Amino acid sequence: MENVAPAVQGRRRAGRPPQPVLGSSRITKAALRLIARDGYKGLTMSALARLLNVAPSALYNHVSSKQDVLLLVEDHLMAGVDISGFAAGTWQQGVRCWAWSYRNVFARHTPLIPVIAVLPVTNAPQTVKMYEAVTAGFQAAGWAPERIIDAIVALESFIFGSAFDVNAPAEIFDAGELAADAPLFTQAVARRGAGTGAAAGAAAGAAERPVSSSDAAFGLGLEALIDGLWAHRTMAR
Amino acid sequence: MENVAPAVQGRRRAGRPPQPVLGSSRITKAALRLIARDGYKGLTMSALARLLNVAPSALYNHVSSKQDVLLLVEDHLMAGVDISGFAAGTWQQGVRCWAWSYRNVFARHTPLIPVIAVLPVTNAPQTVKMYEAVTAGFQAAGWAPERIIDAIVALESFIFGSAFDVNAPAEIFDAGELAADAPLFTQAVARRGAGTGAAAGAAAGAAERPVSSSDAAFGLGLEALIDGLWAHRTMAR
DNA sequence: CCACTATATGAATGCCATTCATTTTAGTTA
DNA sequence: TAACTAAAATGAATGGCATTCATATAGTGG
Repeated sequence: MENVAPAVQGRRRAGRPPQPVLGSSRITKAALRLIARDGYKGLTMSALARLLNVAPSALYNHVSSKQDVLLLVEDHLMAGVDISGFAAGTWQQGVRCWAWSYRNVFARHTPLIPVIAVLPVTNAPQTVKMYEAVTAGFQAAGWAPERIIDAIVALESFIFGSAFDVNAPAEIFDAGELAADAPLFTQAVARRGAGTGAAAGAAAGAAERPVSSSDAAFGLGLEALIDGLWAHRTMAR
Repeated sequence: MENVAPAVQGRRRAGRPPQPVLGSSRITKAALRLIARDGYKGLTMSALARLLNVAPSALYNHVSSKQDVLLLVEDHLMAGVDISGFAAGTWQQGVRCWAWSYRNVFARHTPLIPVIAVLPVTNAPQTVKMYEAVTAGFQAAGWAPERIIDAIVALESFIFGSAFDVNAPAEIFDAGELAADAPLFTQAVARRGAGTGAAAGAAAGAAERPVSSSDAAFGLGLEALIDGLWAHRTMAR
């Protein structure tokens, strides 16, 4: 028979290959490369298969749906969230460090947020690891155990919402023809960030001048949340 | 010729109809009915056309894309956000009332959030009207004009993130087999909300016992944000 | 009255996730 | 070692999706 040896870069024969071609790790990395190159609209099962030099249907031996792929990506990204501040400094510094890095990571991956926010953390080891470190930081700071999760959820909600805001265009608050009906709002938009000085923390928790509107809003809200939550850390509900 | 009069409920002939069949308002209402019945996965251009007794392509004479339909829906919903608290009470009461209703409205419409958070408010009159009322409330309370928008964006980010949380299943923090690796986190999840009493505001701003975990987290975060932001209302950045 | 524009139909297009029958190979067990 | 089972690939469907285009008809402004 012909076709005894496969062509160098040619099509694979059908059937289980001698060496494994796919696997969760390879799928995750390919998905990340695809997202980096083409964004989330470019992340299709066909494109993923093409990049892995595989038929689309082969992916379904390793993931049960595209949602599964998103889960893999999400958990991989969680490892990039900085939890080191909880061990190193005060609770406030730990939260600042964690929240800025968390937002910055997912600002480039907002399509994952509707998935993360609603899917159980089961089988997401990096995610669980992150929550464990954050919980430890809260406990060490003397938080009442029954309020820790609520506080984390509140911070996370703010972080997720803020990640969307990073991708908003500069003119998002341009009322256009409706400006005449909203004079106060239009004026406030025009004067946004006119002041100087620095109260908002930057990426590593240092006090720097925010470089963008979304940074300013995030810094303001985060400092407000840190102060406000701290005041409630032991009060009864 | 036959077919002089159209059948009672039969197919319309091709060509412009004597009376207008579609229009932004009718499309918006049909979309809302569809969402209420089948959720956002049921909101397809085909289903919309079917409900309106029209061919799918006819919709494109009134909207330029499905995103346009989502915009129409979004702006319609904004009218349901309660801004009356800003005129009636203190700034704190106004924000509470607004934030709870805003979250409650969009908790049932989370697929809109990625759209809202990123699309300009131009041609969204209800949305602009809402922002105008909120801005007025901030100004009346003595906020520095250059910080108002940042504060609103911070609150809105928290609201959007919290809207997702409403739809999270109860077992979202169940670590499953990973529980052994995250003892502190697992314990905190188990003890979540074990306390009693009430500090969190409920829907209308009254101090009631939160009925769900997401209500508790939202109440805690909102009160923290209100306190923390108020402290920063005039400080220089 | 005539050209133009608005608005409908219906048929196509191309992309997408997913499924299924089939094939080949890797382990596991007798 | 032979036989059986499970894993993992191919390639050809399937059905749904948003969107486009050619065509037909009706109101409107010159």
